[in-house]
Amino acid sequence: MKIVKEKNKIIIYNPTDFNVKQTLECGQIFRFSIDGERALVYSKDKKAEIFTYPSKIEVLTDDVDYFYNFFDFNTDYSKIKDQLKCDEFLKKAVDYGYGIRILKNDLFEMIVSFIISANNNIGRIKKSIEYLCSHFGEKNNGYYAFPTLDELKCATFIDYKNAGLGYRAEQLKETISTLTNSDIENLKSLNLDEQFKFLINLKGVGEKVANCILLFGLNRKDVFPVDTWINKVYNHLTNTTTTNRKLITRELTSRYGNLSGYAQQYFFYYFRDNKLK
DNA sequence: GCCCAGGGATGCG
DNA sequence: CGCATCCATGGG
Repeated sequence: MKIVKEKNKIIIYNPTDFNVKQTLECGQIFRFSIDGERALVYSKDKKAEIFTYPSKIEVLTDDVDYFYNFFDFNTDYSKIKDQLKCDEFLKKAVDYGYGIRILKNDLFEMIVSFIISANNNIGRIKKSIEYLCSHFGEKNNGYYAFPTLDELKCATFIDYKNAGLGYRAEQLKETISTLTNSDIENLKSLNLDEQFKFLINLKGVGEKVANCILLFGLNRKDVFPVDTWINKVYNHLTNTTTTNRKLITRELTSRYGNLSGYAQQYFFYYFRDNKLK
């Protein structure tokens, strides 16, 4: 795999460690669309258009530096996959999702998105987020940016209900009202323990959502978010029927260490895509 | 009608 | 701490 950066384009030749569909559909991002070989991806106030060809992928965007970092093109995923494939549980999952990359998405966007994600399904999460963007985000060049914190502070409880948030409306309203821009900026320089404690004190953020925010918004790969699918994965692999997510989180984080975040994504995509139990 | 979805808050022991 | 129960809502 070779990556070339041009003025308004990133070209990935022989993309052995990047697949657009896998990367977008593994549950880490909610603002995207795929239409055949063409995909649109949105992050914060930015947009990229991606074309997949037989032996190359092209990422077209006005902000090449942002999306080069966004897709984590500085990281060599072949080394990570080699390490993970030594684990007997993971081999199939890594081969199946060979082109997954963990996105470096916007922290505030991840906080809001994963509060909405709790006990929800991806289709409805996408609709709710689109509603917030189209009603509170800035419009540029025919698409809506993700709303800023200050823009969302204008949203009312009724607005969140209209966005389809259900009982998460009150939680998100409370979190938005207490958050400040400096909170969000300061979070980035804290250690893992401090980051976790701050996040879990936000309304609507429990252990799983906090770990998703850490993984996708703060680039922490040493956390293992356990949702309903990872719960199934754990019971499948260990031949158990537990629902104790704290225990599952402890055991999987301890097993995969600094590679926990990667392992989690390969497991999630493989099991969910194949509807395994 | 039931079950599920990238769970969290609350209360109880 | 661990555990049970309740919580909106749309789709299968």
